[in-house]
Amino acid sequence: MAVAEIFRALGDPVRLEMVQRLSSGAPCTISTVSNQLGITRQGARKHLQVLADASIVTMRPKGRDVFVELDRSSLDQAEQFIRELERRWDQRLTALKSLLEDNER
Amino acid sequence: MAVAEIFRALGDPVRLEMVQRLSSGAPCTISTVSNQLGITRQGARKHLQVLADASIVTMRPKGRDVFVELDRSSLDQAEQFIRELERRWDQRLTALKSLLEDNER
DNA sequence: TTCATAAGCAACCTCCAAGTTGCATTATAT
DNA sequence: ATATAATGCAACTTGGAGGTTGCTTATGAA
Repeated sequence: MAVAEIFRALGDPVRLEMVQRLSSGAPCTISTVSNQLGITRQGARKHLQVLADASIVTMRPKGRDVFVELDRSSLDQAEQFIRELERRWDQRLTALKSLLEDNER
Repeated sequence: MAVAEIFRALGDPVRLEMVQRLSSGAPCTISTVSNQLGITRQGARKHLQVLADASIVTMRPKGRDVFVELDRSSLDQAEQFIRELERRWDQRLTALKSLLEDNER
């Protein structure tokens, strides 16, 4: 289940903070990210790799730097997944409800 | 960040499977869940506790059994969070685009 | 009443993830 | 040309997560 990887990547406070900052701010380098969060560059790098593996983020090297940028597609995927869950759940509830109404007759 | 807990809970293949089954099927007991997934009851119980802590699932004891049921609210919360991320990101991109157009003049 | 079934509690094992430090490498600015 | 800044790679430590087994408790059915 690929979507589990996306949720897993988002399920860490540090990475979620990264994603939030990236959603508002401009694309920035790995060092910038690590400075903002107050953790080691290597630590930040690992987190960013997790996000990249889940396609939540893309990293393009440019000269000496590596620029990190948000990628909408997996966010979309996660959103769609949740909506589908909710759809099924609602469907079940309404089915249950109409069943009860039938029994009242 | 409470939403991180929700994502974390969803970020495990076993738990995601649980949630999917619960979204389609009827509320069922802990033993039923563990049987469906082929893991120990105690193993399943731990996973369900994680889901319950994230308010993705509610567990109500009834006599000898404990019935597990999906709870829409945190799913909603997660969905809203992602939408907000996407909104901000899109906003940034359009702002960037109009900036470029201005420079062309 | 007796037996089987659903669950709780606790201890335990194993492995991975988060984070660090240290060193090597490459590119930029002076 | 040289120093500095950004990164990569590797090894290491540690806490917690996923999963199990064993035993006890309580409820429902025969």
